[in-house]
Amino acid sequence: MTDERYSISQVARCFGMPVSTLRYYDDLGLLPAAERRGNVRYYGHEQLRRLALIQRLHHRGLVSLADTATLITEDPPADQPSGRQVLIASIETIRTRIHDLHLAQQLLEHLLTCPTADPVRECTHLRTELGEVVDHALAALRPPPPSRP
Amino acid sequence: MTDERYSISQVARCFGMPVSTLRYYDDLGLLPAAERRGNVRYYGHEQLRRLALIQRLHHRGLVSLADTATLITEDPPADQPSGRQVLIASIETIRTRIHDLHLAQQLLEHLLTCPTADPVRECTHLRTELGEVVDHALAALRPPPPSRP
DNA sequence: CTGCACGCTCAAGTCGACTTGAGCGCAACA
DNA sequence: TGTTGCGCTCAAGTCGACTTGAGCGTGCAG
Repeated sequence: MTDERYSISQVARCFGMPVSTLRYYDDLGLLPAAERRGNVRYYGHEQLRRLALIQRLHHRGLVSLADTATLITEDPPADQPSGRQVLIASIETIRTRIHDLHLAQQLLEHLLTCPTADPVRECTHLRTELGEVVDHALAALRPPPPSRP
Repeated sequence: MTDERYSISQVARCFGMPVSTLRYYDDLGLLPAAERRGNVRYYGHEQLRRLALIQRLHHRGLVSLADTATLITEDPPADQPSGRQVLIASIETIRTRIHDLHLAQQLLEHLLTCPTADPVRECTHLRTELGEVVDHALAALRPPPPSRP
């Protein structure tokens, strides 16, 4: 069951992406169409599940297309753990990215609610916080002369 | 105090970014150098704080450079609330982005620990979850003929 | 006085992820 | 018998965010 096939425009429509992207993914070998009847692509359930997987990983550049490809095509030639490495690296990237996003979010929310007229230039809270970042960065500039006894 | 000035290469070094990027930001008017002594840029504390702000917002494409510019140069011509709009939009983007990242993270962590040899194709958990996404997407394809009583 | 390090400008190149356009085939419908 | 709609390929274009390269100026150490 569910051995139905869908045309490229149907898939595009219900996954909310342009036809050109699907063809592009096919060119990359990222999402080959299930079969072709006389040069025309048809997609089956297996392909659609992979497409959902791709979307979830790649959506808005979370994971690059190249890495997504490595992660999901995982045909480990039984010699390199490349898939696993990319996997671990991706998880790490995503973690730090979430962290960065939280910082940015806090900053923006502060800007939104800060009573100061121009929070970017006037707000003391922001000035102090960024000042610390700057001082920390500048510290790298003058490595204190190692005071040897 | 702290009225020191730093050359472009010093700033680049301690903020961990190439000189070219600083010049690029200057070209955009995003981070104008404090002053120029005979065509040479010098950066002061105010500029460095702004740079820290830019980094935090823009780091790895969190917020586009254009939006970052709108957010921080906030010279509201006292007629449009464009800054505030971008602010609210950015916060919203970041929220959904964090959400997407959490989904992707869960998926990757599942791939990492799933006992199935090839989790992408064999794991029933994943198959079911993605199957639901697919079914939901496909539902948009055949809008049930509205049964009017 | 000659290098060298560092600075500058302006134009062009790069990279990832697509999109657009030209030109074509094929099936169905008026 | 068009012509309309959908599909195809292949090459080229686009966009954001930089980077690279050519060519030049300036200050100072040897």
